[in-house]
Amino acid sequence: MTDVISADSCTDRPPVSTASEAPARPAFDIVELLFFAYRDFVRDADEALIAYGFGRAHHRVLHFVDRHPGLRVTELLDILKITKQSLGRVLRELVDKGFVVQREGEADRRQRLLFVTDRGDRLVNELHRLQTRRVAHALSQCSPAAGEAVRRFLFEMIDAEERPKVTALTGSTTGERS
Amino acid sequence: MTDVISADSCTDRPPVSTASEAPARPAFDIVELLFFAYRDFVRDADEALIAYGFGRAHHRVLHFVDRHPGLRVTELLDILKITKQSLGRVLRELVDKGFVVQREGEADRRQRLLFVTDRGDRLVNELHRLQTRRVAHALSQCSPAAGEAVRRFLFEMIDAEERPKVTALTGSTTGERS
DNA sequence: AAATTACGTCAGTCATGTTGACTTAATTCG
DNA sequence: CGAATTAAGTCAACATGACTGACGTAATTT
Repeated sequence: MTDVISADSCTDRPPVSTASEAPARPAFDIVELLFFAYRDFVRDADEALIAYGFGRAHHRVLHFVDRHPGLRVTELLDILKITKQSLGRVLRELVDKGFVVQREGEADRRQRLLFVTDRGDRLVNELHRLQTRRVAHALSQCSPAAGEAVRRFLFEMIDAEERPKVTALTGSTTGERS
Repeated sequence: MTDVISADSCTDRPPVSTASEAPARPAFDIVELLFFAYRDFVRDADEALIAYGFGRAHHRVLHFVDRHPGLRVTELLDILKITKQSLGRVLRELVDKGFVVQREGEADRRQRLLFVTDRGDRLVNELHRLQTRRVAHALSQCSPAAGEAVRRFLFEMIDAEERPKVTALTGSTTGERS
């Protein structure tokens, strides 16, 4: 609403990067900006989730199950980097309230493949709209090429050994089985 | 250690942005990348903090007090967006263990201005080194102009009404009093 | 047949956040 | 000057989301 003109608050920033290649100084304020950006970024969804009795953890599960239908529990644990017990609680709540369903794997009947229900899909879309709106605004204030730069930067911020997994996840929406 | 060549895992990413201006699709994977990037970004410091019996909350306090010596408690609360009670606990621990000191304000003796001790400075530098290393690596994989794009993007991700405050914080290291 | 895997669950703990109520001391305002 | 406000601290109770450790069960692999 109030983001029509935000030029004055971002043009008067000090020219921090004086040298062309030196990565010592620039990293300093990016660390801080990352904190502020993430702080506000997650708050959008957090507030919307209260109405459903859910928290951030539920959102993350919903998001990844929505984007990767048929996700296995083990895969989800590896994505979220949390313990089985932590996931167990939020997953049970999501299933109990009808936002996620579990189906037995066809090839391997031990697996409980995860899918969002219609209700789950509606919620995840609502949350997603909030977050993409913020990202879209931020991108709109940057150069057209900035989107790719940001994507590349964030990707390289990820642990080296995790990057191939992320590529596999974001690369294929269908979700391959091992 | 293993980040010498990570080219293959980041060049084979799909060209998501086909249109030049449409911000609908690109935002999608940035949301996800932001999660992964932040997940790994904070883990660096989190693991180092265990040895001191501290957590992420202590790190945030240390960071902002270090960068803005003489910070008032009220200002810190507004930066962190947490309650007085939450801050109280971590601040007391930091003071008890000798990482932060509080000095009475000269102009206003109700204020308890915050400063890091030498010990606090050493810890914050250690943590900072971990985080800037990651950021510097990520920047090194991007074009020289990407740093400014990333900074701009992150800044615009912050709530509009918070941006002036962030500008004031990152702009002046000295920390002005009201 | 034994070992491993996928998943679930019980029980206890910890870190970090929250509300609400209240105190103390210092400053500001009428 | 006296009242109201502000800065900071504190007690208590509670919620969330994470953790460890120990087990159980069914299905698959070896």
